[in-house]
Amino acid sequence: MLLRITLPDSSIKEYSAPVTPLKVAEDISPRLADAAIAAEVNGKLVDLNHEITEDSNLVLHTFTTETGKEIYWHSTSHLMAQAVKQLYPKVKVTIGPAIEQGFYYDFDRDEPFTEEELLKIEARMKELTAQNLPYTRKELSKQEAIDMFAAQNEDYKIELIQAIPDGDIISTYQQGDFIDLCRGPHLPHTGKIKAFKLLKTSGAYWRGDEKNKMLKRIYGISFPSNKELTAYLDMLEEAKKRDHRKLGKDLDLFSMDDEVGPGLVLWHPNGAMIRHLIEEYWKDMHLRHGYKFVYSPHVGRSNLWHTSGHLGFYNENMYAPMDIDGQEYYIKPMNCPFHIAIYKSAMHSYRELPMRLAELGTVYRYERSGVLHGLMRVRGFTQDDAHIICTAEQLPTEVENILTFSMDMLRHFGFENFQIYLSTKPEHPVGEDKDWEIATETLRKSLEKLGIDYAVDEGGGAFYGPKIDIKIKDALNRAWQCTTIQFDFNLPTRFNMEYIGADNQAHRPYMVHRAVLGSMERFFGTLLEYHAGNLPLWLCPVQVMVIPITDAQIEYAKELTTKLLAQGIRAESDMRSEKIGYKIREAELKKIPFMLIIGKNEVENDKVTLRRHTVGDLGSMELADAITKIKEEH
RNA sequence: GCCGAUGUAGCUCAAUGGUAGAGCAAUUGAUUUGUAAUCAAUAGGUUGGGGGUUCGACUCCCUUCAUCGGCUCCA
Repeated sequence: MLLRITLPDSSIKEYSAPVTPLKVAEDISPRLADAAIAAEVNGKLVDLNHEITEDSNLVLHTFTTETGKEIYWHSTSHLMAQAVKQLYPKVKVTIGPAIEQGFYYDFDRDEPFTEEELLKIEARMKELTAQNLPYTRKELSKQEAIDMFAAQNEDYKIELIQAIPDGDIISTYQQGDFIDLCRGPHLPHTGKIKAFKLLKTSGAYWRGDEKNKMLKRIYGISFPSNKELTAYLDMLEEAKKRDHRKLGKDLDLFSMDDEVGPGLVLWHPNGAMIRHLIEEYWKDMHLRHGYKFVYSPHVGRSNLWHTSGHLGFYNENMYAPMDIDGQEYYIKPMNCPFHIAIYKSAMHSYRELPMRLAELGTVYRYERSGVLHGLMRVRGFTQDDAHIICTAEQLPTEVENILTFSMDMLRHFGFENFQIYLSTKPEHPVGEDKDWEIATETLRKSLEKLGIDYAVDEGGGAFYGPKIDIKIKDALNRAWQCTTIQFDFNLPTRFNMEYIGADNQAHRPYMVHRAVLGSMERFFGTLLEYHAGNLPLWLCPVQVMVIPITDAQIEYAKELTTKLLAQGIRAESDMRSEKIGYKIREAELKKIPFMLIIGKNEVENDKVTLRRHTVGDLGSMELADAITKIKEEH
């Protein structure tokens, strides 16, 4: 029987049935067959030795595709589990998926895995790859699967199998003496895994639930060549250099102090200057987009938090109350109740809506000690918060405006790659289904109208409303949520918010929480990492360092500095009696964008020599030309 | 909070049970320099805190705090 197979390049070839993707790959080229990892037949992922028995579309995956990587890493995780089982037979295996970068496997074992043990496991893995053990698939019934893993005493696997709906195909993959429950597909054999490294260990709860037992997790990464592995490890090293915590120290931007307390940020003059510039831009943009600024206190009486409901659903993130004149006050974890109180201080007509109340509001939240992370997750932080109160008709325009406004602002800071999520109704929502539908559709339509790529996080919304989040990645590719646009069906009701409509009746407004940057702290952290500390000129605390070569040019340097300052350029001069090379080195290390080098020649000819950070000497020129060049970068 | 690692001078790091060191930074002096580190001197420490073992602890043990990597949650 003849089959027609459509190949990735859309050409069609005929084969006699059955044929495997591997044979097709070999037919195309030996190199492709060597690189191939798995195949997609009519849209379904299969092993390379899967038998094709009907006319099919075939896509071959190599390590270069996302799917290829996932399969490669997943096979490596099975390999690691095999090595662990051989070395430590009493350890129970649980789950071991591929993740965004690499893979992990969780084991039930009391002792932690030490670094020496990781090396031992790696060595065993190496031996197993040399044996070219094929990964073989076997399908079996639920009971057969349970019996098999019961015989091996792998209770976690049994728990997993029991959760699989009856009638679903249950498959296992076996390489050598190791068998694992797995949907597949997998590499043809272990010899395909050429280069790997076990990176770190950690604890992880069974099924991510802290009520469950804590397992021991091993993370690793693998590649089809040593070259790629080395490149990856180098990349990790490189990423460390742009860690915002390191940059914060090197550039003297911020610190945290044991005595002050964990998760509480001290902004040094340089960092504070950058923050000031961010805030200045932020305020300007908000005024241009019809926001009104408000200020609110840092504490509020317990009644407020009872009304808002925070004492119920947000209690574990709030700090203990303080007693003032026999009344309980709480430090604020959110700004919303205050903004609502401002709204409620008067009656409002539909003519006043939409009302956009904005504040750089500092909040304090209890975060568990283990989760604090530099500036990215702290206990005291300033949100660039705003609440938009509007009618149903105004919703689409408001949401679109927030989206374009947010992305414009993020782009102004140099960000270009965002991950955008639409999170929909969770399991126990408050509010009317109708409102959820309107709000979710509004969000979805806005995204689509603006042609924004997004992913849907089904059921990932807050209990009080659906939301859109924009995440930005840090140096290590970890995504951090910055922008968030959240509907709220809870607080307007709890606070009984109203406006008087054209019909002279009271109506409940819609309320949207939104933060563009998220928090000053987190945004600052991602900004630093994104630019590796080389901030855009408009954000640099010192834009120009004037460097006299000898003491003889000090007067001229002072003059130049004054002239630059008068032009609105942030300039300083380095008048220490150090050699020019030293002063340049220091300015370069501080990542100051421009240097004006002043020597005897410059003074005599009334010129300056300009140097650009990371670029080098730009030559001698009139001060006016230098200023033009500097301003061009703005 | 849980699992693990780490904590020595302002910073980066030495010192594996026997007198806590180096480089940079700081201070003082000399030097007046042409595009990424001039030289010298001085000062700087309850080795995160507390407790224990020991003749003797940075080193070993307990405890506590903090940081780092994860788990969970979120700006």
